[in-house]
Amino acid sequence: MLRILIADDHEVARRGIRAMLESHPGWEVCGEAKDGREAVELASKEKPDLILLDIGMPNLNGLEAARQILAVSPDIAILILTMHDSDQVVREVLRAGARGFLLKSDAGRDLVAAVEALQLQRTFFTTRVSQMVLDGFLDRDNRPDGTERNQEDLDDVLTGREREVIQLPAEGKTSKEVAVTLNLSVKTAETHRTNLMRKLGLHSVADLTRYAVRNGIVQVF
Amino acid sequence: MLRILIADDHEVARRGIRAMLESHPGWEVCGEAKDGREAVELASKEKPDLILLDIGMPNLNGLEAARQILAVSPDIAILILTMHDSDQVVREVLRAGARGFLLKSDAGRDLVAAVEALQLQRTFFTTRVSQMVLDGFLDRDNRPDGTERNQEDLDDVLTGREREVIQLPAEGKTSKEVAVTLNLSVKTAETHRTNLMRKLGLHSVADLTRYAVRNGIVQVF
DNA sequence: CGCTAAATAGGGCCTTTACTGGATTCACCC
DNA sequence: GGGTGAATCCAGTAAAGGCCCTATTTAGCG
Repeated sequence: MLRILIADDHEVARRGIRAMLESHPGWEVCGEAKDGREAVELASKEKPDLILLDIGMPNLNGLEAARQILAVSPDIAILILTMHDSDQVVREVLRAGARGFLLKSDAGRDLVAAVEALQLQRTFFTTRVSQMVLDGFLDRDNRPDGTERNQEDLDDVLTGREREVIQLPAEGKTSKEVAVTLNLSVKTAETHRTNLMRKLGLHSVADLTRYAVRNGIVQVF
Repeated sequence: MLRILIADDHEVARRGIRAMLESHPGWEVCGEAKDGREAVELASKEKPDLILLDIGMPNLNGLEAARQILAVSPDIAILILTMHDSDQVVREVLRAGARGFLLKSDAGRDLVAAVEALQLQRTFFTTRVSQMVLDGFLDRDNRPDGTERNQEDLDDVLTGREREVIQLPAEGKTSKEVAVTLNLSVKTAETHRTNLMRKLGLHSVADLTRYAVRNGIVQVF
């Protein structure tokens, strides 16, 4: 019997998740938490095999909860379930030690598969998490010792110039204007733009703009 | 029997809502929509008594869906279910003609009460929606003289079709894709886009995207 | 009945994007 | 000292965007 703990601040979400999990034989929901602190408490009390953690919770967010839970019980499988999939978030999720990452928009399709994967000691990541970003992260971070990494949040994928360039198209600047701003040839500006878009899996100005807003690179207001 | 339609882009949310509603005698969930466009279609097909509408949905957001549904079927009770409760959003919800407004964080506690209220032809608003905001809104809009409203939330400048179109390029759709989505010729989609951009003083996809984000027309996350 | 707004559709023109290939220089590092 | 990553630049192409027009049909209103 796989014992599962659910942590989400929305009761409707907990109900939906519970319904999906309990229709699967061999799985049992052994508790529900409405914030991270409850999740940490319940985790040490119930010792579940797996915890489904929403990130955006009051009092203690899911990431910090995951870190605390794993510090005490490193064998508990943690599946992060969230609305947001910014690179920042993905990286922090992996760094916190979660074994799975699932977008709520994909949960209907993939929740069962994700839990199954973690049950088999595998990992599971929402398809929308670009494999390139993931590879880049894992290459750098899977050292067996705990070599210290100061925060390189979304900075380790993009080069300095790319981080400098990304903001400008998101502000409405054309590549020509970017070139003028940075004293570059138009072709160089275009190259940086193409490269950063490929790295981040973006395919249009709208994608790029939403990405920049999501990561606080440009202000909307 | 109260027949209810659920519209939310997350399957877990739909499941949770369905579970909570179906445990109530006399209520029946007659359909689920995963975006606003599906909700509009299902509403005219199923003619439910009540529709639960999430705001942040792709293709057609919940507010615009509410307007379209009420234009055809003014007797359907609409309960808006959303994450955020900014004054702006509340105002637009009321203007769209919804009879209820429920924060997702309160849904676990208040969903049943909200549906019951709407069933009795009453309104329901999340407690966190301050009465002041509500009063302010009603004061301003129920003024017999036409004292000007400082900000006309842009519903007044854009036509219905334009409000429908603006979301799609901001989600990364090309005009060709917009045309397919709305069953229009590419030229018509371009015309609507050109017109709304001129009206709003926007000059690029990035401008349009930031505008849409700022006004809650598209979600960043 | 005409007036107007809205939605539909198209022509044309030039710019910009997204993406494909390259290439050179430079600094840093093992 | 050779390798690597970063930054710079270029040629070219198919698609899309931005903007200028005109035009028809439909619906509502005074």
